[in-house]
Amino acid sequence: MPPVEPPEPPPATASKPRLSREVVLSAALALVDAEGLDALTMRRLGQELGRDPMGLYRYTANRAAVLDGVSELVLNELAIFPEDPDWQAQLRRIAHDLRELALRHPNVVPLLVTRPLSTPLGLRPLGTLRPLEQILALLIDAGFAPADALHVYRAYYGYLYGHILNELQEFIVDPEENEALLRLGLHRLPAKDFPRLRALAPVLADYDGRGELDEGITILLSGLAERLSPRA
Amino acid sequence: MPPVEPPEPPPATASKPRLSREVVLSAALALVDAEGLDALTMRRLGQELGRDPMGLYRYTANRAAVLDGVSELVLNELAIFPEDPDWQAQLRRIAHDLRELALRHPNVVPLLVTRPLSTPLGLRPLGTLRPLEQILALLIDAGFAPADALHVYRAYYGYLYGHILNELQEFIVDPEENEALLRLGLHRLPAKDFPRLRALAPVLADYDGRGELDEGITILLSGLAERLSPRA
DNA sequence: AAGATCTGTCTACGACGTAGACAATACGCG
DNA sequence: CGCGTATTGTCTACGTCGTAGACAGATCTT
Repeated sequence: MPPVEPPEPPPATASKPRLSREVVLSAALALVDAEGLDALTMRRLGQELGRDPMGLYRYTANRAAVLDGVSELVLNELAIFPEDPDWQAQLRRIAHDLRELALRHPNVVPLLVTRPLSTPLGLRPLGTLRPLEQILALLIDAGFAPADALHVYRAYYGYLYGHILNELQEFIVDPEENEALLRLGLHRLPAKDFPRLRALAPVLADYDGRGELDEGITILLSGLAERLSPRA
Repeated sequence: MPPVEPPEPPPATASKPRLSREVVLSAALALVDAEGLDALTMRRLGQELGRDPMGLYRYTANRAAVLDGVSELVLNELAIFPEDPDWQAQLRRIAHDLRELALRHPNVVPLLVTRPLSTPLGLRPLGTLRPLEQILALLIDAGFAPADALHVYRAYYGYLYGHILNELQEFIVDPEENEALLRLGLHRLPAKDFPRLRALAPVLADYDGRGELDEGITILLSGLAERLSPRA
């Protein structure tokens, strides 16, 4: 009989390089990106790190805090340069960056959108408030009165989030089956009740998200600049 | 010794008027409105109806289907008149109606926003596709080419959803404590990192959601009408 | 080296979604 | 009216979840 194996059967991937909040959160993000929000359970996350699930509680208060941390982590990927004097160009670039960020982490988007709904502004993870603060800085530095800056921000961010949600809703993961699945799905709709939607199948199939966002931003920025201008 | 009580100790509220999909779903909606999404568990819903939780599965496939049903129920409250020749007025009214609907059912909003993200267009509950179809009808009847109608729809609905999310994020339930809580929350923010946000506390406190939505819609509609016009 | 603090592990509990077997009821048809 | 069939309601049970609390090992301070 062979001697008892030392308890080293764990998932092969990585031994134990000391835990930390950052390690936990980025494992969480990786898991969400790879398998979706539902896969992010404390037990699974522990397993992914080769650790006892309870150990995670040394670094995060509870599961909700992990979700907040993931939101924060993702939003930190967004760069904003509040000193840029060309506020319109800056807002346009941020919009495209955020859109791409969302496409890169589609499973995180529900988090970004949903969690603030249940947390009053002042109690949110600071990382998620940074974009707000920086965009306000951008606008105020560009000459907007603070209250106007807030209005511009709201219209801008509102449209931006709306667009991203819209685009992601029509987004289907597997680009191969994209068209097939789409048509298949649409075909299921009763022809009598949804004639226009069904007729639009081909157009739906090629959605130029980037282009539509850009157009929308153009409309919005020029409209906003018309009624609220810097240094007025 | 008194005779054995017939098994009639249940929660006083309503006896047993036969179950149905509609009854189940509206109980679910009531529960969500009253206590939030997390309170909507199969067991709790069964209890609310004075029934065994497993009975619900005769009317809905699983919990996810209940959530879909609730979305559908809420969206059915939205009236759209696709024959209205004044498409801009119609879109504006729908926007305000949807906003009020969202304020009436704030706990359902995450559902409206989130569920389509994980369901391809063609597989969604039909009730949630009705607004899309009807708005397309409205625009096409007004003279837009179908593909243009889709673009208008996307920009419009995107902005609309974005606005609603934005407004709800700043919305705090208890109107009494509203300002206090808000300031309290903001006060927690490090003054060095969030100067503008903190300075805007008073402006944040009175958010005219209706007014901002209306302005945004105006900007968007006029911008859209400029580059895509009906009967072009 | 000794004590204190920090990190990791284990066990256990209550709540959840839901499969599957059964009982009660309602309904169609003679 | 009664009987067989289909529908509706109930119960038990399983596996998974989040996480409280007790404890053990590791690391740091002096």
